[in-house]
Amino acid sequence: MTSPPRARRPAAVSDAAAVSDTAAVPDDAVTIGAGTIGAGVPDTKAARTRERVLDAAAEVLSRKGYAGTRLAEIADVAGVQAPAIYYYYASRDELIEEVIRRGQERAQGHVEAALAQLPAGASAMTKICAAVEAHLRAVLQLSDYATAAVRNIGQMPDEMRKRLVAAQARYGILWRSLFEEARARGEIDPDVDLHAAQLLVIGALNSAPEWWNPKRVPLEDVVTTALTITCRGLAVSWPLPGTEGTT
Amino acid sequence: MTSPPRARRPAAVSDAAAVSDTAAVPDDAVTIGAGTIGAGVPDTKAARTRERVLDAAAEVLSRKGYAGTRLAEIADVAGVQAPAIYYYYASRDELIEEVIRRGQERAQGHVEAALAQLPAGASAMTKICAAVEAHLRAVLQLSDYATAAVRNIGQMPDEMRKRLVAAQARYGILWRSLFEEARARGEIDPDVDLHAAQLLVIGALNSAPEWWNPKRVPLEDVVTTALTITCRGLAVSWPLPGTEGTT
DNA sequence: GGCGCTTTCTAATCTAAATTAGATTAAGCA
DNA sequence: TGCTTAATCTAATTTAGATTAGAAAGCGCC
Repeated sequence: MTSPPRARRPAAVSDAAAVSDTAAVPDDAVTIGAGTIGAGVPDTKAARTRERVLDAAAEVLSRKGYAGTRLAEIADVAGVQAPAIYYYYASRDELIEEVIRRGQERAQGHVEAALAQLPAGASAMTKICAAVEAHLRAVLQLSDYATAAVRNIGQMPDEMRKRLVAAQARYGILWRSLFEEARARGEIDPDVDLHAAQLLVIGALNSAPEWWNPKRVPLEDVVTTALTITCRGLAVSWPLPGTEGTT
Repeated sequence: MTSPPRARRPAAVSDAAAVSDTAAVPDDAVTIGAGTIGAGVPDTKAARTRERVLDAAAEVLSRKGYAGTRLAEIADVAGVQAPAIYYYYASRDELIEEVIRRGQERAQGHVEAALAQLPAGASAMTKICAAVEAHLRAVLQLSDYATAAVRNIGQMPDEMRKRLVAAQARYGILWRSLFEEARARGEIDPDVDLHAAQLLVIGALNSAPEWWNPKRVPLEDVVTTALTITCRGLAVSWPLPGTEGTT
């Protein structure tokens, strides 16, 4: 498919980053808002335009979904004509894939940074709480990239999804290890299935961008609520309800 | 554009049902699996084909998402040529909208039925548990309709979404009233924001179809896990046996 | 004060998919 | 058995949107 991708295309700054999975976005590159120029990216006009297109794509993608995303709309948001996009990206899919990949990297980087700040002896449940909070803040605050990632895996062409899911494996493993550590230390209720619990929790967090409205519930309240529910829900210290109503 | 929608189109059986919101799907119509012919639908060949097309649409929609859904694929799954769909539905969007509407109705009907079976004096938290279980079972077992509904609101054309969200209002109110009752009775932790909690819980449940794999975690384990986490996560503590209704 | 590179534009082209037209087959029924 | 309506098909038509071609505009540099 990838015949020499157009002589005129400039060395795409993040072709490398898009493939490498060792180079997580450095902490200082994780910021709130729109254009985050990663470390090492030359700040030329072209690089900025490229970034602007990427930001626009993230915005549209998070709003319209994979198949509903139009290049024309992206171009419009970026303040450019549609064909200009091809100067930076070989195809619509390449652009979209980079957005999602970056979203994943950012969320993961944010969570890892939060975990790294915990004191050495933190309990497993404390770590889970920190991860929950960081992930939630990532999808709610960290620009549209994380949202785009979260809302669109699952509706993309198989090939692309496969690659993206593979790229995300490390993040899944991170979460799993948190849960396994908690279970090993007896901090998680024996009735909960670890895998189901992990995905339910992440699912709850990922749903937040769909409904959260800062005017209705302040961010901090959402965070508190999520922390309260998930961490207490997982923990072992409360008795289960009787069999009432649960058949 | 909606000039008389084609003389030849037969009286679409559920044109009425698709609009009425009083006529919730009757309990006996809520079944597991594919084609559920609602009460009062004549069982003619045409009605069956129409239903088959609807089922196919639900299946494709739940898998590919709104914009990724192709009439050709629906037709293929239904064992029919694409244009035949227009004999039953005026447009792609009309078909899709009916799928989602039915999905909403089914989930809601399922939850309401579960609540109706609870003993009169059930605690508010017991009701929430019942609703959680019923909703989860609906999205995991109740054919593709509920899944299609859950996964696609949020990516459809604005007009359509508006209508569907409006149609769903009653369901939202049902949940809210459950949460409000629990709070009024002091059964919910004062730290949790009611609105955020409600949507986090529903978000967690709605995420299940994205990842659940019956081979990996049995359905019953998912249900148990969800119940454990959500109900204990919300509760301030569990009412002791026998204290229900003594508020 | 023109030259070549970079960046972006306008104006096609190409393609997939919804929708329509009209023909064709199946089914009840006089 | 022929006639009318129902149900479905095949073969256009249309449209939206990605992609390509190739021209122009900006810009550093001699």
